[in-house]
Amino acid sequence: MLEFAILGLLREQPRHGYELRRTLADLGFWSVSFGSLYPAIKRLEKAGLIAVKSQSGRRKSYRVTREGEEHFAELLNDETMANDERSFNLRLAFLRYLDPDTRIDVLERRRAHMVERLAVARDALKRGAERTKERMDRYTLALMEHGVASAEADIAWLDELIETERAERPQRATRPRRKSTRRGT
Amino acid sequence: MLEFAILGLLREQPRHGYELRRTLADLGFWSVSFGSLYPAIKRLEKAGLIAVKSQSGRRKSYRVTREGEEHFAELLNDETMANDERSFNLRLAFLRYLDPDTRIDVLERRRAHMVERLAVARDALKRGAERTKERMDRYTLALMEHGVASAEADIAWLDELIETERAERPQRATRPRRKSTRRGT
DNA sequence: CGCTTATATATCGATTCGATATATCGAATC
DNA sequence: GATTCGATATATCGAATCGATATATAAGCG
Repeated sequence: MLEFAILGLLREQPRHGYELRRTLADLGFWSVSFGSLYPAIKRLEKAGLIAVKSQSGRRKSYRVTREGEEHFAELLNDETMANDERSFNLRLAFLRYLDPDTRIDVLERRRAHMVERLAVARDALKRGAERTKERMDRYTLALMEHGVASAEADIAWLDELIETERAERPQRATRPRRKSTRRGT
Repeated sequence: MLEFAILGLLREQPRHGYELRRTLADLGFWSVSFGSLYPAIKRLEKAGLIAVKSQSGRRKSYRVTREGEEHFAELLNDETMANDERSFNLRLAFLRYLDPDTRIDVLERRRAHMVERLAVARDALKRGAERTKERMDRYTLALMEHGVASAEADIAWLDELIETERAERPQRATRPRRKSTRRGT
């Protein structure tokens, strides 16, 4: 997750550790802790995925190696990667690096995930509403209603993105039923 | 965080570990890993905040002790606790256990946090829009627009909750300008 | 020069995760 | 009633992450 973010940012341009952190925060992701950041940089360097490009004082700027670019490309469309919001947002921020033909796959997978979440949220809300006076208080109820609304908004947003994507790639828009996406492990 | 959730759920009724996990998932929180759950239970038991109420086989039901209830009450309005979405949602789910006079404080703090996030998101979007053709691609732009919209929706939702709360406690609704909230560290 | 603040890298202990191992129970099958 | 099997339940392990803290360097200022 963090390694993916580092690779993606370094792909744009060389940066040093502190700058990676600042950029992630500026882009609206999260303020990664130093206890995560520097060990992650070391891991990547040790694995040969990034390398020091220049150094002034203790300020080391890193760049992505060829192996790093390959690894990054694999992660970008890895179906087994985490499904949380942050992971998806990161992938979206780097989606331009993914093969245009498979960008829709990433969006569709996220959509499917959100549809499932919505179903769970709706179910909980329904069960809760039935026994409101019992143990489900109004705060929990409000929480669940908001969860449903948020999931719906997210799905609508994804639908827009997918539609835009299809409009630019008519060959898939006319025949979106490519269900046989399986391709071994 | 997890310990807070466990205390809150056990306050409602005794449960065993697996049931705690299931309940958290059903309520729409997260599927906590066993590697987090059972060590957390042990910590709480060791600290005397929870205790085994009954056992059938290896299935141990826990209850909250008096010390546990006190600790839970402290956590409920602890200003230094984490500010992420999950932490707030948990507190909201247990807000009924908090002194009605201070419930608004929790909601207001969350609102302030979201307002700040919105400002950051708006700023990033503005800076990004200025140089769209440069390095900000449409995916990143879409991400930021969505971030702004989500934050706005969250704030509107919180405003509703706060208004409802004030309507039920008119003594604070008439004089909401209690700015002197500082009280040492 | 000496003081403060911002920048930058690094490390520590605790918490959480994901994977995996192990135990128990009930229902189905023989 | 013994056995197998899947669901339930507890436990543990290594790795990733966090929050706090330590330390070094550079920049600004009297």
